[in-house]
Amino acid sequence: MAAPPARASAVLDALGDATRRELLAAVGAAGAEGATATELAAERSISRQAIVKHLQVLAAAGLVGAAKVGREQRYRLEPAPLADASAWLTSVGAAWDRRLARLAESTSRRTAP
Amino acid sequence: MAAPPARASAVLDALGDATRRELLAAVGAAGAEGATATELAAERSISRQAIVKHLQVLAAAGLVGAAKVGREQRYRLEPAPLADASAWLTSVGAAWDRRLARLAESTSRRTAP
DNA sequence: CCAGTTCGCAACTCACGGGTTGCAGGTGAA
DNA sequence: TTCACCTGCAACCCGTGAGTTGCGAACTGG
Repeated sequence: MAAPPARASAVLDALGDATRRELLAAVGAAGAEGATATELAAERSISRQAIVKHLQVLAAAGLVGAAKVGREQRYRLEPAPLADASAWLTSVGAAWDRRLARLAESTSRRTAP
Repeated sequence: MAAPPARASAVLDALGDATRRELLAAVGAAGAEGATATELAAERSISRQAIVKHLQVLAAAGLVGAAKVGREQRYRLEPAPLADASAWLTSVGAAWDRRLARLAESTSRRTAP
């Protein structure tokens, strides 16, 4: 469990950037219809190309999917990988809690100071 | 909910690096006694100073705590902020699911629950 | 006291990723 | 058809952060 699984790793790498986090939330807020890069760029102060790059990173991590509608490329949220990353986070915390419990038990019969 | 809360943001920024993820897991695996930077560096192929920097980043995010024991500086896992990040991840997925549910309801009114 | 660790600070290098700009190619609508 | 719009590709700039190295200070044990 030392190293997170590949899927979770990719998600955490992708979400390591603040712009990407906000972008992911925006795509999610766009609902099932999704959002285009130009739409997202209009509401922000960065160029469309920068948004496209971020969306490609999110897509590589499996967090967004792209579909061509007419001449538009609409991105929609793909929430499944989020669960993997979340699971790893909680697993680290859970392992810690388990260790604490074992420690408490072992020290209970040997009072130190 | 568009922007993740500051605490979760800091955690995700810190965990955006693979070395830091592995380091966090190692510190967690060290248990309540914690681990020193030199110990962690001995098992890895990077310098002690690099490890120290990573631990400082993790500490800034509240993910590890430092305590001086003799002349050693031992780092231990601080699992609380992990929950914040995990909560944000699941909240994004949950918001998506809610939107899907509302969409399904509005498109087909006669669907049984 | 002296030697051996171990830590912390600071300066430095360097690759990488976020961002921009320019341009060509399709595609929908008038 | 023609025009306007949206997209994709490529080249480029530049800041930042990951990593190294060197050194002085502080603590520990013989």
